[in-house]
Amino acid sequence: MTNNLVKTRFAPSPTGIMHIGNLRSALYEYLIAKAKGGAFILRIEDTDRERYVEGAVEVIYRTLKRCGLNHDEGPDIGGPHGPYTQSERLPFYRQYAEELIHKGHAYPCFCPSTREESSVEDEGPIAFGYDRRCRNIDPEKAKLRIDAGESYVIRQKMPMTGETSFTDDVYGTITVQNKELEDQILLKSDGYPTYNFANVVDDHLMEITHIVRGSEYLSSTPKYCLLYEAFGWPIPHFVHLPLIIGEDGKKLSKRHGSTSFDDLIADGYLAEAIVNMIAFLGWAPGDETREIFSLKELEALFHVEGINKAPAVFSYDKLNWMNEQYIRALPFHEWRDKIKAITDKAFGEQTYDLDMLAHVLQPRVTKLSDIEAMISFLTKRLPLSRELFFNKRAKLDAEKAEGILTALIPFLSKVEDWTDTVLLQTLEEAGEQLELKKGLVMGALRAGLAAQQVTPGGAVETAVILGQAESLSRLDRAIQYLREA
RNA sequence: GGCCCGAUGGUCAAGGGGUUAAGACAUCGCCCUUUCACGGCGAAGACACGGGUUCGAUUCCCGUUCGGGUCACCA
Repeated sequence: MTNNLVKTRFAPSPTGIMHIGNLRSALYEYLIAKAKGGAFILRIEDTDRERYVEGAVEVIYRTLKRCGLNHDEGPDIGGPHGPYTQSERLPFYRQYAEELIHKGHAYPCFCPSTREESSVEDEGPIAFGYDRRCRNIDPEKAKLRIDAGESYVIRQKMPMTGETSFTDDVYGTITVQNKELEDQILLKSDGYPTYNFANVVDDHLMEITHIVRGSEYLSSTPKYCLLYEAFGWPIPHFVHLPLIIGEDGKKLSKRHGSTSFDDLIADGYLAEAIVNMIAFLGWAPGDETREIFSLKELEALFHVEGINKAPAVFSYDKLNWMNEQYIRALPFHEWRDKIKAITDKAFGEQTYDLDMLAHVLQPRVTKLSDIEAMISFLTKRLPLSRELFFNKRAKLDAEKAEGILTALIPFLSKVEDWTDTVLLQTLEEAGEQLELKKGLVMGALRAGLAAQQVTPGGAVETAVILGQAESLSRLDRAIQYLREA
């Protein structure tokens, strides 16, 4: 902390999943740094060897990149404080843990990890957690046991009296009684540090000025402060973020639906929409009422004061709306490319008018994943279903619609040139000759189109897509089905 | 259960001692449209409760209730 540059870090553990909550932490960390022209660094916290997941680090890189959260230092690009992967920093942690022992703020502990139960007998000074049995162990004896190869951990020696308080940039000043704090483990018996310890050491060494993380860490922060004090290090800013919860008020989990970035992408959401969405979960710009912002705009807008304290419910409804906003605002060629990727797969050799399809789809799609179902009627030919011959607006019932369609077919089959003008003219003539109102003719047609797609959910709207919008000339495909139906 | 944190419509939220308490999503209605959408306009809907402080509390303080977090050799 040799200067006043803001420096934040995203410190995920490589689990293979980028949870929405993690992503939001990364976003806010990025934003807090960039809003002040600071640096954002990436550090991989892989100190749990049992949880190692192959390829998990790639998920992190890929997600950050896709969201535009580019880091200034990290395992992949290096930096002045590397290495940036904790499993490669083991000597640091041991060195600092031993320094703490020498300073009297930590001690080796030989108690087996399975012995927690015995502390329930409440003989010790505290009635919870570890009973501090090894707290005053003789250093000489300890050294002997360590040299003999006995398994041990290093624990932090918490003060027995007094209180510790710190000021969080979001939650304000928080105070806890020191007797509430457990003598937590700093270095595990396998030589790896615990999260709590590695975090403090690395954040200091990497000169992090603002520790931004979820509020689930709020209650362990006093232990961090004690660690900083024991080392004689300056205490950084703490910025705890409100949790993201599900619609039932419970922690967001699988049963709420998609909760990871990859899930959301697979669901058809745009990365930009996801970023915009989570930016507004627990934060608001203040007097500004607009809600659609690019990452660049957010960088200029973001401020810690706007962060809320209460947990925020993740709303898929709102995400849907945001996604629609982003889809509609997409430059046409970009949108068409997305459609092409999907139709190529769905249609294979079949010909279709890509521009038309993209054009008609753009104002109608909520999620990319909806598209396949929306256009599937183009390749599937399903039998007409009488239930679908119903149109409230045109006062049609199944009986009537079927009659009109049947009457219409001779007219349509004469059409050679499928252009807007010709088609509309044909329908108009047919309407006149059959003495039907225009609305009824179109209504029946629509019902007919709808009948091509009998899959549940959105059948009608999908069928109508090709039949409507500006390019009526492309009705041909659908109407050919009708002619034969 | 102990400790910590929180509470403005169903959801995200602005605001803050005196306001008709913004806006967005969702919902409903109307308009536009040959239909579905898009779009436009509008409606309904909130300061958890009880005590203080104050001329005046949704806003400040205390309590209650409710909600969340945390109590690992996980992060």
